[in-house]
Amino acid sequence: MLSNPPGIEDIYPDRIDAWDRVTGAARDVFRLGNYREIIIPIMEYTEVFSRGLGDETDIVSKEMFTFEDRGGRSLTLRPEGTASVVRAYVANGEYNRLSSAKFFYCGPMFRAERPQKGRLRQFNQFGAEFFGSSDPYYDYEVIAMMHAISRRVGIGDFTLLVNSIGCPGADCRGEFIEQLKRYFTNHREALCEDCKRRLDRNPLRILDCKQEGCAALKKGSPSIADHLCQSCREHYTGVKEHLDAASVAYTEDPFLVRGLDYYTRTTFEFVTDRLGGQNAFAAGGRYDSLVETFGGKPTPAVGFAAGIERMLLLAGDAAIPASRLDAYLVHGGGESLRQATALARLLRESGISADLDPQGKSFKNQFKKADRESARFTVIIGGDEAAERSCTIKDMATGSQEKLPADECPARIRESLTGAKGRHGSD
RNA sequence: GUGGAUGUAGCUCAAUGGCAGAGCCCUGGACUGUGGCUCCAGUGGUUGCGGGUUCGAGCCCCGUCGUCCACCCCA
Repeated sequence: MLSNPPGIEDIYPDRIDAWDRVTGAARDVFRLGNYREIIIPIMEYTEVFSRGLGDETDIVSKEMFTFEDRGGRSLTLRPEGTASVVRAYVANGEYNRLSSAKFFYCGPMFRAERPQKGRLRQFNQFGAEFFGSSDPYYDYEVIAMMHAISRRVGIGDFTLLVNSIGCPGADCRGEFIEQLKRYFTNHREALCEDCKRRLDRNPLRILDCKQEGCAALKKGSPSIADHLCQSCREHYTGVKEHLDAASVAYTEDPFLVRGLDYYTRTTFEFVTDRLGGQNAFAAGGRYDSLVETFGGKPTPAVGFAAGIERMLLLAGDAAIPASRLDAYLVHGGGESLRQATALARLLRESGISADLDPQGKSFKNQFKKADRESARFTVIIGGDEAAERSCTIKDMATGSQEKLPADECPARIRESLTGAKGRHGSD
């Protein structure tokens, strides 16, 4: 028997209701915020990610599915969405000539990691990106959207971490990184091997290290909060004021630096302790220079992405719909099957979901199937009904039956369906 | 990439080195044109795969593949 590659899974119909609840909540919230969907490719030239995310990041250096096309060009299955959205934004004059643009996306991402709880090789994300303003309002807006989506799907016990990592300017992160380097160089021997390497290439990432020795050193290290330039400090304050005004609770975490190189100023994460070794189910931040990196004109931007499978692990179980099929047709074979088939077509054309089993053996057998499919009604066309072109509608919840002419069936079911809407699952 | 667990029926799991089992599911019957509840019966297995030890292996040993969990990293 053939199996799936590790960390790549099928999503069976049983999970789709919960799945749609998460993606549906995201789509609703995005629509309310005037964000519009963009469908970006599943693979890109490798350069899009290496240049966009940074060569030294773990994702680019060891977690991408990369291969050559037949012409020898290097392609990569997207490990995240932002780089592609930015590339698409820059490529399209219709959009990047606007003073601002709002996008959201939803789909699978790929990372060559070892699978575990909440971590897959093919996993799904939705995310939103805003282009065109450095106003802290937009940092707040994307955070507030993710906050609202979490609430809608029933995730309540999360913590929102926020931080500002400043801008690359000499009087801001530049100076801070110099001080960080000096501090950690003095304590070089206590650092883990990875962090010794980070010291030269990306000292900021040391703050993100969870090794005991490195984590202990963080306490005495210089804090980014003390080194923000005036405009970055004002920006950060602005973001927090917006969050306060909207009563979005957050915790400041001066060590939140994120794993991708493109972030500037605001970074944030939605974290929980219910995901095993993982803790974030959504994260994002501002990336004011990424559009330029892709050859566009300087355009500040901010966005986030959320892991759908992770949210599914966290979301409370919603009530299962009382019925998912409107009508199941029970027939007695021969002419009554022919009439049932015709009635099923009629029902479907009227927007009523209908199913039947042409091989249906006994009535008992067919009723069992109706029950298993959670049918709201069964429609019986046996020998008696077939002879007089009628049908018997049975309400599966109450057990009551009603016989009527077959052509009145769709209207009758439609009527009960809308009338009974509020009663679904009441007993 | 590193480490630890684990793999038996469709599912959840039993079985001291000695006849491969239970519950649920599924199929049928009690109820011949009426589901759920109950009762009865039945189907279902190369014990992941390949070697080895043994009179005898689901169990012990070696290898391999898969899965889970953790490190790491991240959504």
